[in-house]
Amino acid sequence: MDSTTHPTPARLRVLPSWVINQAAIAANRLTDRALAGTSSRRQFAMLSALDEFGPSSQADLGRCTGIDRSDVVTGVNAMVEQGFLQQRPDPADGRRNIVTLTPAGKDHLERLSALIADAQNELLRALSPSESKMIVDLLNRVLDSG
Amino acid sequence: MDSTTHPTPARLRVLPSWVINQAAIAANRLTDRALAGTSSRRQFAMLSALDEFGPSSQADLGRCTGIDRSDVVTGVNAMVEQGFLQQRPDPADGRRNIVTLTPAGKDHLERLSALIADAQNELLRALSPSESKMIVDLLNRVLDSG
DNA sequence: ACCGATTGTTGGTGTCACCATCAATCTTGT
DNA sequence: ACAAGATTGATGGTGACACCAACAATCGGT
Repeated sequence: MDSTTHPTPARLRVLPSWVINQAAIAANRLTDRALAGTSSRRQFAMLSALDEFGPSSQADLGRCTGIDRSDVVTGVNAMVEQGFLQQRPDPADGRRNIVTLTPAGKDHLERLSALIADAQNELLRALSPSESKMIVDLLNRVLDSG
Repeated sequence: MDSTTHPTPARLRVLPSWVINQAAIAANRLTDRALAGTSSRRQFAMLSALDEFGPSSQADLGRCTGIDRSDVVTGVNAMVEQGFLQQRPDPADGRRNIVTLTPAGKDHLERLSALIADAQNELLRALSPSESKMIVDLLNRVLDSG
């Protein structure tokens, strides 16, 4: 094998799960670098959900973002401490905490959104807009089938 | 928010890096379960490379599979102990170990390949064959651009 | 009132990608 | 030939992540 070239084995290049995983590694590396020093990807997902759906319990927050309840706790605590979220007990259900996005949290979300948008462009710079859309649509169908 | 439904925020469903990552989570979960008790995904990748390219140094093995040198060490050690790989010093370069796939390793690779193939079908059961191919092709272009 | 399910929370597990460092060895530029 | 720099295998470590088990408190249905 030539040390200067690094061809990928055909078995892997043709394997959907491998290709998807490698793409995720690249995507996460780019977004993590874009978000460095601000927030985590998980926190961005939670902010997005609260912005779109309004105040929510932590369990619902976890369900719609695919994040485990226990991991939601960590993220919520951190963002409450940063002033991005407000946490109050649900008067109608003693088990739940209702989590609300604060104005500072909304501002933060928009900041993160801009940083992440740049990362998307870099990630998909080999694809046309319609190809990018196609990838997103196809993968969403994969996700909906699971 | 309705507790019984879990819609994904539009900000996330439209975000390539998020969709790709969620697909990778599903893909890895399926392949890890399929491979449970046999080998890791990393080891499968190394076996694939050795099968296709023949004997190789550990550094080259890592380069063509995208695995860090330090992680290659762990995988190689495990598979040498299992009899799937043979490790000998490179007579032409005192720094290198040359790693070779044994017949038992080749058999093992084919076993793993069958297990992984099943996982692919489950992962992509919502897509037609041509759509599956399209996703793989598009993602490979993304990977080649990085 | 009881039973099962749900909620927030704690703690923990294993994997993964990645980094820094090291001694040994090779390659190069002069 | 020799110094300087790069490469190799290897060790150890880090942080993020996905996931799981358990718990007390609380709710819902019957």
